[in-house]
Amino acid sequence: MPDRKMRRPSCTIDVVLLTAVGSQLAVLLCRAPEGREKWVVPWDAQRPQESMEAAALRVAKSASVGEPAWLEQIGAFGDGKRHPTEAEISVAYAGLVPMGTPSPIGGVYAWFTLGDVPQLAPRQRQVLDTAVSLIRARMDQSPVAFRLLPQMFTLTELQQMYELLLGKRLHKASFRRALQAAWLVEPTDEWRSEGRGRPAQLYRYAPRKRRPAQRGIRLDLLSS
Amino acid sequence: MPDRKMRRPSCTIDVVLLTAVGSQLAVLLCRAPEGREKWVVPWDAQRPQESMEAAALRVAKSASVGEPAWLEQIGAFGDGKRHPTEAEISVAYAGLVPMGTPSPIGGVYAWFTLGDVPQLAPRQRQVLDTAVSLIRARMDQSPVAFRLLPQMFTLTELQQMYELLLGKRLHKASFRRALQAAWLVEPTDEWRSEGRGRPAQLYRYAPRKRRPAQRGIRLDLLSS
DNA sequence: TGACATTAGTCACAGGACGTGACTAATTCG
DNA sequence: CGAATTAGTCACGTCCTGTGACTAATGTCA
Repeated sequence: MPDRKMRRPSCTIDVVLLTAVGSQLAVLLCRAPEGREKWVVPWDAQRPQESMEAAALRVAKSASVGEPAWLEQIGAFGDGKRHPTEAEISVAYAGLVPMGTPSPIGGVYAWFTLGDVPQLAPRQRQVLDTAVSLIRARMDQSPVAFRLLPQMFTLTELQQMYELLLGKRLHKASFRRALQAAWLVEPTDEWRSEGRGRPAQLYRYAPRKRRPAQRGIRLDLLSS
Repeated sequence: MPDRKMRRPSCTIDVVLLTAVGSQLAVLLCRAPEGREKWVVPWDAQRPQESMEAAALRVAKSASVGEPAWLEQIGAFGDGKRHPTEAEISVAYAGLVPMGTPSPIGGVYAWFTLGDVPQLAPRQRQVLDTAVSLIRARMDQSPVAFRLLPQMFTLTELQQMYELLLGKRLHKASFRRALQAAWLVEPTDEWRSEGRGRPAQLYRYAPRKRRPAQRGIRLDLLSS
């Protein structure tokens, strides 16, 4: 998507699109036109009269995966690490796409699981790492897990998504108890049979108002 | 601090410095040179060869309150809301200063409690609001409260700082129990008598390693 | 000087939340 | 039909949290 005919941009918009592939997070990269096997985070220059958010949405859509289910700015990057076009600063966005969204055709874009990401420019590597950290941190404040799932899902799928994001296994009973207390999902009438075993009921994301309880002080969560 | 002789900057660095005044948060504003009673968030253009972080630190120091105890980027702003110099985008930073730090002399800078902030340019108002939200959100992940206190403090002062940031009252016993479990402070040999009543022991911030326990799923903290 | 107000600091109990293992239910496969 | 597999629930013990009441140490004032 980079348009080389424009004047050297003062500021580029980088968009890190994440999804879930199997039991891992994956990022959408774009094949760089020059290098034969070089990949970059999708980006473009901000256009006149265009807000940064609109530019990020445009970059995300141009990857032809539809609108991202979530999009948030993660900050401005500009120290040392060079951007491909040597723009002074990059404003980066993180976006989430439901799992199962097909990889765009044409071979220009491809999903890479986080363990298999090819070498990137230093600044783009930093942007990617920040995006992943942000998603993991947002989990407690925003229904991030649901943005990575299709509209209807089984509770086991939801639990696996949380395990993926948290990086640890959860106990089934604990997870469901907490889910019930949070009033985040409601059951549908549909069931899905996944080969062998009892069929699972499908749920949808349907948050309800709840008392602003928020008990607990939990200073022990402090990390540093 | 804005230097008008430079070329129109493509990107400005805005710094929101916060402290505690009484039982409220306060922000440091700078008197605008033109308007008689207009105030702005301290800012300056990024200089060549200077990282954004360095520029933010320079702006903070130039307010002559010493180094901030904490400084973090809160994002890039540029939609609609005009910056005073009409720069296309502003990269904003939030900083914390220990309470009791004197207001810089000269009348150029002044502390405003959050309820008394004068009218600001829309974008600067947005930056300020975002900074305050960020500080409140960071509380659970970073020892923000200690950055607002002097090096030595009583546990009642620490509790009041948490109450200020959380916006709600805490029970003394609960707060101290959680504090003990978190291994964040250690007592000193000094005591302080605050007029009437039993003297309070002084503590200092001294975090210790603790097991990465982090029990609990707590989906109920989701806000939306 | 002695009672009282004021602030610091601790204790213990009740109720709720969490980790855990074991249980029942419904389906496929042989 | 029985074994294997996955979904879903229950109950118990342990730990955490909210809460009120308690002791401790100082200043104030009659």
